[in-house]
Amino acid sequence: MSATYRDIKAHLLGKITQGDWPPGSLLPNEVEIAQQFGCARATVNRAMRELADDGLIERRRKTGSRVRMAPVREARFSIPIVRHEIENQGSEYRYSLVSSAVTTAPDWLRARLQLQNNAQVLHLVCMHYANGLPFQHEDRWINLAVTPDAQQATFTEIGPNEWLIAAVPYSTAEISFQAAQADPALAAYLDCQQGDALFQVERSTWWEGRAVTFVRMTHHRGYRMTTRY
Amino acid sequence: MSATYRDIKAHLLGKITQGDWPPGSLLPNEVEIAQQFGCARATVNRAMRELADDGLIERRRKTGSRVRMAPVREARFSIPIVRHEIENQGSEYRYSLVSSAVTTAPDWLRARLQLQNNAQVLHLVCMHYANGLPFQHEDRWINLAVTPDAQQATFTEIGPNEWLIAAVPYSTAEISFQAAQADPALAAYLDCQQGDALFQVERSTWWEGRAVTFVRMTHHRGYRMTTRY
DNA sequence: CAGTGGTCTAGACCACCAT
DNA sequence: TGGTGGTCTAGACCACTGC
Repeated sequence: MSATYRDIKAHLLGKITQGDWPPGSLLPNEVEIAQQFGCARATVNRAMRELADDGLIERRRKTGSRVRMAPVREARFSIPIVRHEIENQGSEYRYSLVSSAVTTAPDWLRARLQLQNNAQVLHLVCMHYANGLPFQHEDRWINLAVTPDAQQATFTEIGPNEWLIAAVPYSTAEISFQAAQADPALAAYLDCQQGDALFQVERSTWWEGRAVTFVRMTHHRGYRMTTRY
Repeated sequence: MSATYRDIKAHLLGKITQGDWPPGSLLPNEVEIAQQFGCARATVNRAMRELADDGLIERRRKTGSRVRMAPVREARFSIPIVRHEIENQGSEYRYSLVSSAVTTAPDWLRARLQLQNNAQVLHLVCMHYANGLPFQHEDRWINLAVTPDAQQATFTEIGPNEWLIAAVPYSTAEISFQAAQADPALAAYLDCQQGDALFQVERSTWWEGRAVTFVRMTHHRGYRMTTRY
């Protein structure tokens, strides 16, 4: 049996990570590698294409494939549903709706989501608890022009995040992370001192070019978001 | 000319995002789609494999391909070199080495990087400025057992991050994000009030199973990290 | 123009796994 | 045990790009 694309990928990766092929150096072309491994060029192509997707090499027609000078370091974070995040760490999840109101979108939200004047939005405030302790405060705005059904949902049992994932499953989003100081209200919700540093995530979600929702999630004091890459 | 894998991928993606194939539903198998488009099965395979890589569908032998119930939303952050981050926003970059010392690794660092007793490390503190304003405070520890050359480098002109990328280009890392309160020293370096909420990134880097470096980067007040997905 | 990667084909065999 | 995806092949043509 001849080499698989995984064998070839592993071989090339080893040459790169162990410094045999330093940044900027030229790799052999597909035909040469195929001959060396006694396999078809398509097999080598898949291995090299995955290395390019992983950010390790750059490929150009005519000039061949080079090891990237500055490896593209991409960290990938899975964006979990908060209930799953809590349950996966072995804690008991509890959800609570704090307030719910239909209003006209405030100016800052209209600008952020490119909404029309007088756009109607549903404003929700919720809390998520892990083993009875405050875990995340959720401040959410839903564009009723895109998901009018949201006005009928009560959100007393299931959170708006899970409801929206079911209603508008495949959307695009912009997400941002920042640090914020606890104001008196957040301090009370999250059981911390006023002025404490809290980890905040904001997300705007779009579907077919229209804004669906904006949410600001503030986590309990000491929360860390971690990943490997 | 028959369909390309991009055509097919776009077609399938449209069916999913527009709700024609709701979460959990079964997609046609590869042979059916190939007949429908009048192309080879390998072409359909590539389109569907990419949709699976993107987290939109789940593929299993015998049972076929289904739209994922909860789309795997993965946000990807490129981890830039701070100099590039500053230059890309059109600001002038300035770097400054605050302190440099060779010491025995403290206990917390030994535990974190799984170092031996009495491991020697280089401890660096640096500042990065954008247009003369504090941008990022860098507190770095380098394992001299893996990169002894670091002891000869002066780090007065180029920062340790860029030096390490050249010395150990392809490594793996664990990264975490959190909010922290400015202590008196950080407040002075970053020109903010003591107690201000600051966005902090910590990263441990490994090469061939050995710890290379640990770094804690604290950003100026108001810093946000943003991406789309 | 010539060298490289990008993609497609028609076919083949195999690995997995629900029934 | 049969249906599905996973992978490989040998060949072909095309697209891009540096010379």
